[in-house]
Amino acid sequence: MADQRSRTLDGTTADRTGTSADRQGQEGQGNDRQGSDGLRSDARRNRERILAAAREAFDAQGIDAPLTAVARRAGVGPATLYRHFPTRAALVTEAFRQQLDHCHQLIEEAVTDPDPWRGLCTVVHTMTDILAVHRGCAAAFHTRFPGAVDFNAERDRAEAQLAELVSRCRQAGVLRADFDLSDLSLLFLAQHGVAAGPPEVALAATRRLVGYLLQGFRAEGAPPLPPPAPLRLDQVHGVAAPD
Amino acid sequence: MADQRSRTLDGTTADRTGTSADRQGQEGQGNDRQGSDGLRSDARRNRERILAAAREAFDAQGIDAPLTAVARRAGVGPATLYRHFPTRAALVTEAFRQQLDHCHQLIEEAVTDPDPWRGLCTVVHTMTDILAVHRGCAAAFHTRFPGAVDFNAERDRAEAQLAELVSRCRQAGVLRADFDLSDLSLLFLAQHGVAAGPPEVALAATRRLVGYLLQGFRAEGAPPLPPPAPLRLDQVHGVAAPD
DNA sequence: AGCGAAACGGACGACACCTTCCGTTCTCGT
DNA sequence: ACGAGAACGGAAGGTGTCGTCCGTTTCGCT
Repeated sequence: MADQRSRTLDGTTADRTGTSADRQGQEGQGNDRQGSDGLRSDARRNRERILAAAREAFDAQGIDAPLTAVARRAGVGPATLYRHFPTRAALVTEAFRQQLDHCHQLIEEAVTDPDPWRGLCTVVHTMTDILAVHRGCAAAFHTRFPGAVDFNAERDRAEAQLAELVSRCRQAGVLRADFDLSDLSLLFLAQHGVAAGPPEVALAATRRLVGYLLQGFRAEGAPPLPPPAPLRLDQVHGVAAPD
Repeated sequence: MADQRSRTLDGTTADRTGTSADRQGQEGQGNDRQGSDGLRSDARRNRERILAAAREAFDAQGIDAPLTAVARRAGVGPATLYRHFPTRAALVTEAFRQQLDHCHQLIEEAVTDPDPWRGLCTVVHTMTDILAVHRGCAAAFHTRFPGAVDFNAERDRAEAQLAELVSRCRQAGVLRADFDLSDLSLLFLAQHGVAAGPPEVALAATRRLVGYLLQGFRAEGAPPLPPPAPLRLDQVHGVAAPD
């Protein structure tokens, strides 16, 4: 990547509206005049306000909430919002990066759990609880943005780790033989369908549904019924892609 | 097997275009000169064209497809569409009345099945298949329109019949003891979440999910895990109600 | 054929949201 | 304190959908 100085604003994202990786890293070279992230104090304050407002608005009104409303809620003008986040995808991604990072961390931990089934259950329960309560986060989770390469990369990584976890579960014999990795995606999508109501309802519905499904995934009773052919993962991706 | 009663329904439903069919208050003059539905031939033709176009558009673009697009697809002007269907709800309701009637008929038959479990499975499988393929129909199914009294009444009736069926299943001991009627709604909502993709994918995902869930509903293995408290039905209704 | 009324559809105003322009305000290093 | 320029936000242009008005066309009865 070329030099990413916040030089030309029309170049927009040049001032790193994106990645989370560099916190106190290497950007001190050229100008450390302002904060460690190279933003002026008022800019940084507005950025946080916008993100908080976006979380509220997206959770309340869905991921399609008008950006004007987000800006108003944040107490900034529309232009400021667009300056920080040139696209809706950028805003959504950043707004829920914390929760999504949390999810990824969960997966990271679960994959090292000596009891793979416990690890899997923990991941699923925790993640679905989060998704149930934060509608916007759920939308971000289920939406695959064409441009956001790093975001998608994280997703793929998480998926690979889940695959590893599932594989270990199957080896341990706790998952039914015909379980497929895509069944996990199925679970998350199903949860999404069940979580359309107000948060409390969404949470209750989610927990009951997940209870049924995790039960169904177990080898234990592994009774007759074989569900039809599993989906391919790429079929289940990006089902709610914008545009 | 099913007699073809549903065929007669699409003809009988054309009595009223909607709740506010009174334009000029010129009723009561008893002019039944035109067809039995009181519509002129071109009006009836356009009405059918609009309904067909609506089904296509709603299935393809979702229930929020612009009405202008529906009108264009039908080859009529926007005014004609609004004249026949004053609100979006009226159009959606009429467009999918046939499929919804089919669903109701299915339930009607299943409730008399001597084997209640088979009846329940048939209903669930058939309905979810329909909902998977017809996105607009699914939206109509999951949306509770404030004004459409008759439509909601049918829904309630179907629900009561399903309750009866479930009750018989539980008495027969084929449903786990802690099964709740709302779990059926849960299933339909979950299916909705899984069916966002293209039809083939939606169908495959639906069938697999329903396989898992019906399996989970059975008393047979009825293994340890008790899902959390069930939802109240009214909580699960109208989750996607339009403004 | 002719007439009255029903039905049609192009066009229009209203509205919400998106996105950018540009003059103004504020920050930060000197 | 001061100046350069980064950042701000009001306002305006653009787009798409809604819902309706009104002159024109088509139907069906006599």
